[in-house]
Amino acid sequence: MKDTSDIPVVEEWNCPMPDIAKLIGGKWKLIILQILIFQGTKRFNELRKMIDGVTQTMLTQQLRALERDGLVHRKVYPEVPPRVEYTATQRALNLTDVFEAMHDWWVKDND
Amino acid sequence: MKDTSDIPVVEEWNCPMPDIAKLIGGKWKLIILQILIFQGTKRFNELRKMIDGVTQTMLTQQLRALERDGLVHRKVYPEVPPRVEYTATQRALNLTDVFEAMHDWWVKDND
DNA sequence: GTATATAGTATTGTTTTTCATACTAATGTG
DNA sequence: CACATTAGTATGAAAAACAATACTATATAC
Repeated sequence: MKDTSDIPVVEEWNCPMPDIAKLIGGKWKLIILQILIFQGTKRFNELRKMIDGVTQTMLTQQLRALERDGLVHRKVYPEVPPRVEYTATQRALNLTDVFEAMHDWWVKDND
Repeated sequence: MKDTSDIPVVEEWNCPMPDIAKLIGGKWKLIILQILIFQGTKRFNELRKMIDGVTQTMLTQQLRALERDGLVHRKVYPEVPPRVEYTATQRALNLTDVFEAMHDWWVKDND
């Protein structure tokens, strides 16, 4: 960052993109959210089967991050074997327009 | 089984999210694109000043990736000192709805 | 008693991203 | 000549993301 220290930072608008990227960025979160938003509540292993290539560790980690950020609700049933259900919160459901805009954009020059 | 009838099941599509994430994911691309889309053509150093914390190397790299993916047009003027202008392509301009949806979502529970 | 099922955790290793620093070219200005 | 200017490259190091494997608990079915 030394090589930009001589350049004054223009701070005229508050760009939320870095914050948004923290919430829904990365390799898995968009995929997880899309499933929970458009297909409803899923159990852990259901998600694991639906998401190609994800490891158990990674899925757990991403779900915990989404839960921490209020995008996913986690419900544990005290049973054996364990049952845990994941549901999109209202905040996540509000992302529907974003997903649809992305989809439309993708379709526009890929179909 | 959990009742999920309150969740809007819109439409089931073939998940393009991993591909979309490759194009506009990461720490910098959304920021760069937003500037070029909403504020028009910028020179390299203008972008550098506007994007807080980005290094020269990183900015070059991200711009090259965006160019390769047809989201940014790069115009080099054969002058010394160098002048290079970056412009959002039509494909990038088509992302306007995505950005607006993201912005609206962000505003909804952060303002 | 053995196997199976589920949703994890712990640990270690690899791969990908990101950062810091030094360097370049060719011209105009003092 | 010395120096600033712009948009880069090259290189190595550090940090973050991601992956692979082994391990756990316990009720139920066989």
